[in-house]
Amino acid sequence: MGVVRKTKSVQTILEIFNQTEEAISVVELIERLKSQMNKTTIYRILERLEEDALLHSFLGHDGVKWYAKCHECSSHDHHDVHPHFQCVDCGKVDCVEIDVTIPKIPNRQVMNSNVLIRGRCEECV
Amino acid sequence: MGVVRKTKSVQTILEIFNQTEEAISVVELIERLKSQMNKTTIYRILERLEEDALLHSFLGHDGVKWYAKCHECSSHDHHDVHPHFQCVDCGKVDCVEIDVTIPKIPNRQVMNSNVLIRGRCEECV
DNA sequence: AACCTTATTGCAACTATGTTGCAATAATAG
DNA sequence: CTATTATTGCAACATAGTTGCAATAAGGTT
Ligand SMILES: [Mn+2]
Ligand SMILES: [Mn+2]
Ligand SMILES: [Zn+2]
Ligand SMILES: [Zn+2]
Repeated sequence: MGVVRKTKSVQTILEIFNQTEEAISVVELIERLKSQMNKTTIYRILERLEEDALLHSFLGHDGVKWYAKCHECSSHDHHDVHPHFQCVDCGKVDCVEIDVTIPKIPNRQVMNSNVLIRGRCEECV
Repeated sequence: MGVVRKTKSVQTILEIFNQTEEAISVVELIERLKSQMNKTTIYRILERLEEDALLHSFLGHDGVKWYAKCHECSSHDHHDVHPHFQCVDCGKVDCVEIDVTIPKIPNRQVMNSNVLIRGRCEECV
């Protein structure tokens, strides 16, 4: 159903994502907000913000969930499908707006793809 | 250290991977072998077989670990870096030997990338 | 074949991420 | 201000994966 009521918790989380271009892992968010709200609340708010296409999510290399701001999405056109880049040195993750084209695969119908790139970010290079 | 002793358990797991070209999730393997060996043993054998470059691993869309046979790898040249394809209908996962080129990203040093493709497999198309 | 060394295994307990049910709380419409 | 119900906190649960340690068994040596 998405976010209906602009509660204090929703605002707090939205502000955090508006203050950075980086992706934030749920683990990091729980740690950062543990004195202010319950982890269940965090999971649920993130879910609702993704439904509203204000955030999008993906899995990092260790399988934990990350979220980042959406830019060109609306709730009925929610296709923030771009690669994500994780720095092996500082751990920072961000969205990269490059086009990775998946070639046709014989006899198979490609629907979408997740690309997770590892390397060194601008600050760690 | 890799596999040193060819135990019954190691042989069982190797046979399973040699009977198919498909990837197998650890979850599936634990289920299939639960009457024959402990899950800890399974995790540890898979780890050692990966060290030996007989298997390689990656994460599926839900974050669980999958393993598949290596083809052109040796323990000091273990770069089974190809995309993996997960069928949204039957759940089957396999290695696809296509080249997905990651374009250069300004100011960033790309080291490697994981590509997970979703779609319908030959049997489900 | 019996023996020794130590890699491997099973088990139980633990960690971590994520989910669920339900009662209490608080946004907001009227 | 009041009523409705979306949202929250909490505790309990689910599942994937890890760890320490004692028991077992490969496989080399005598
Ligand atoms: Mn993104
Ligand atoms: Mn593969
Ligand atoms: Zn960095
Ligand atoms: Zn299929």
